[in-house]
Amino acid sequence: MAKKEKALMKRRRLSPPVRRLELIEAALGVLRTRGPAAARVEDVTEAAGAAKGTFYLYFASWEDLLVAVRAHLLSTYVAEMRPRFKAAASSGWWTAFEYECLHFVDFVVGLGELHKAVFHGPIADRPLDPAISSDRLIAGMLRTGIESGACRSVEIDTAARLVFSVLHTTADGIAQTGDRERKLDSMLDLLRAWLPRPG
Amino acid sequence: MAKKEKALMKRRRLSPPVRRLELIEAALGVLRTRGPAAARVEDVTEAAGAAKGTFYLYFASWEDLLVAVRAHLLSTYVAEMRPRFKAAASSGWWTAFEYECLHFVDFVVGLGELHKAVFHGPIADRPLDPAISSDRLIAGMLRTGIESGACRSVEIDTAARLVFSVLHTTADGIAQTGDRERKLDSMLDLLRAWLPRPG
Amino acid sequence: MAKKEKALMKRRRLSPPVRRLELIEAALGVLRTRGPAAARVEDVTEAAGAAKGTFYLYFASWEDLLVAVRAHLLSTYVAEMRPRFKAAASSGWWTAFEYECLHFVDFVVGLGELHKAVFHGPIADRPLDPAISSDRLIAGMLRTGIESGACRSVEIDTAARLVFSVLHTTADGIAQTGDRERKLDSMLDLLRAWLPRPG
Amino acid sequence: MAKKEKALMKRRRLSPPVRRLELIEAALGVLRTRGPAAARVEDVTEAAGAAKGTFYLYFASWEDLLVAVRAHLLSTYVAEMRPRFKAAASSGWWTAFEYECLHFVDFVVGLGELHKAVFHGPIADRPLDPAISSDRLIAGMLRTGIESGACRSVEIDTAARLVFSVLHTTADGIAQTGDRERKLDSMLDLLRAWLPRPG
DNA sequence: TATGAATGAGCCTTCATTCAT
DNA sequence: CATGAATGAAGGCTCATTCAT
Repeated sequence: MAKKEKALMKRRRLSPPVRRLELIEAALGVLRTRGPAAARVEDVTEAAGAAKGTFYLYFASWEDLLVAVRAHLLSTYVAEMRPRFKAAASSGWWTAFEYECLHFVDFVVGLGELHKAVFHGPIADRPLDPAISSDRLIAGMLRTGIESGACRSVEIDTAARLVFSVLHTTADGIAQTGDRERKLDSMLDLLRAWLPRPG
Repeated sequence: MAKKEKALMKRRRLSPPVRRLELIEAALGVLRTRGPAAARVEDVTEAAGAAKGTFYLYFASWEDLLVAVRAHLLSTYVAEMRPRFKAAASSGWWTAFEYECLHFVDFVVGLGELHKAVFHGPIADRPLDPAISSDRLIAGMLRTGIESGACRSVEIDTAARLVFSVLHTTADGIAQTGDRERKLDSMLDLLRAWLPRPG
Repeated sequence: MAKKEKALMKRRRLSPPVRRLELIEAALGVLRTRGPAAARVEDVTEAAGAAKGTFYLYFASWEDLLVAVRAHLLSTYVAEMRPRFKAAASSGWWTAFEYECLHFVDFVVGLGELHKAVFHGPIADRPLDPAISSDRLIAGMLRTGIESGACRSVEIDTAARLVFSVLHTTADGIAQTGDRERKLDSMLDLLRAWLPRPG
Repeated sequence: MAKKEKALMKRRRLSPPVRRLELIEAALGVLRTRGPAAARVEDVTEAAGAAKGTFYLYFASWEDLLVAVRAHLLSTYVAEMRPRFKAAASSGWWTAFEYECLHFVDFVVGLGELHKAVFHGPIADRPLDPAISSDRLIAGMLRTGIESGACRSVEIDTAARLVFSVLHTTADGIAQTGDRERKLDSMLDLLRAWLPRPG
């Protein structure tokens, strides 16, 4: 939303949840476009068609916005991933698991600059609602796999972090230098050597 | 070095390499203590017993300092790691490789806050002298292993990045929540399942 | 407005045109008082009873302020000069022209240090809105004179610059060493020998 | 003189007048090249093949250098102009005068950016050795002309300033927008209408 | 006389956050 | 709820000048 358009706009009175969501979605765009280092509060409100002060009616600080953006992003992802995996796993855990891994890599690649804002940056240490934590998600998949006998019996929580890191590194690499196929092959090579129950 | 002490100090004229090193070492301390986000140019010069302007005789910008810190850190590490691995690998590649992995994890854990400043942060994308790049180092070890037949024939560059990421994640986890033994076990479990030549 | 007073002041919310004008007028005072070389952004905002940051809501840089000050000064001058000359010229071009020349000299003398800031200094090369350019004004007067036959047929644009320079030099001289009458006499002597149509 | 060359140079012990002149001449080049606003002490010493501190052995401050540069420039000019005019004036004052005016315009045009540094800028108000003052020079010429009856009897000092200003303005105009012939014509038109004794 | 490392005051500019309307 | 003008702390960087060698 450019400034010219804004100048023509009236004061828009929206219900709080709607306004909040508009700000978050505007932030998604701004963080992608300008990058997390250059993004400013005013960029977000401008993109959302709101006044600068309005920001602070919905978020106590810039970091709080980032937390909300992260939550929005992950909960959206989880909402579609969870039922999809559940359905697929019933007919073959490993296939379903691999599929989700590939899917997650694509998701992270698609985030572009955004992923720095939510996975690194100032909120990297802030606790994440377990319901949408990537680690927990992966841990859940591993647990299913171990219980069904399709996966080796690994230390679930630690392994989940390692899986996450492997997926994440693969995504970063693809985003930086491309060469998607080779990187995915290496990743799958690792996962297949490491996780499936032998035999 | 507090400001009060500074007021009492004479002008210290040092040779450029020495002054530069003092600034880098002061930066190591400051980045650890205040964290990479809060550290400022003046913190570094104060800690180094130098005037603010002196900083800019040696570094064109804050980011340039970070690059120098990174180079200092890695080249120091590499200088001792390379001969050590070379010697150890001759009597058993896998043992030597595992040892270096564990050693590197400890190194990263020891960096504490510093590792954010040099591995993430604004210089994350800046090219690194290949001679001291962690990826290249690991790639070198893998190559030796593959050539000697001790390691599976993996895609070296991609695998090196994955190894690095696994070590790094393990170190981060230990730094955050402790539980060193369990995390190292998981890491080794992964590496042993993935890399050694079967049989 | 001293800092102590400022501390007691409330936040003054003004409409942008008003605040902008207050800043410009504060700048007029500061440039006169401290001189163009020593004047700083903070002097202006302090004199205007505003916070330092407010400056940058209205001017992108110090030079932009100078441009605005120049425009303010000249357009104010032009607004009263133009109708005055028009009226006077109808009953006698040369008398009207001489009067405006004398008037302009007094105006420049009255600027004091200010004239360095707007006529020399870093914005000397910046283009000026032709509607308020001194050269254009003078050229306009000359054109009227030539058309009415009261003035010799000179190269208008070039002559206008020379007239301006003569007025300006006279003003500078008066500002520096006084002796107003003698300098004005010399100036008029030059103009009378040069411009009026002989006979 | 580039830095590389400097690195190869020994400490050069020169007689003070020579070193001083080298600095002044280096300054001439630097002021032309970088412009008076951007020129720095270090640029001058570097161009002169001297160390930064050496500057202050010869000039108390940056402004003092500018004064010295101005004196150098003008005294060089005067040294050749004075005898030339003296010789030419004996056979025809007006022709000699016009010739010197044109010559001076070319001189100022040739100064380029330099003229800002010496005629405007921070030393504009500093007194000038009368022996090399442009105003005095011109006044000298006018006096000769008046005494010989070739020039109208004008107020010498004031008129000299006006002549200087007219020459200077013409030079500035040529430097900025070219069109040399037309501007010189206008200038001569003014001078011829103003100064020669009628008849 | 010469060097060049060191100093530190000074200034601009940004931008998260506040608050009068 | 909304606005957007105002704030001011913060910090990067420059460069004339000094001084230990």
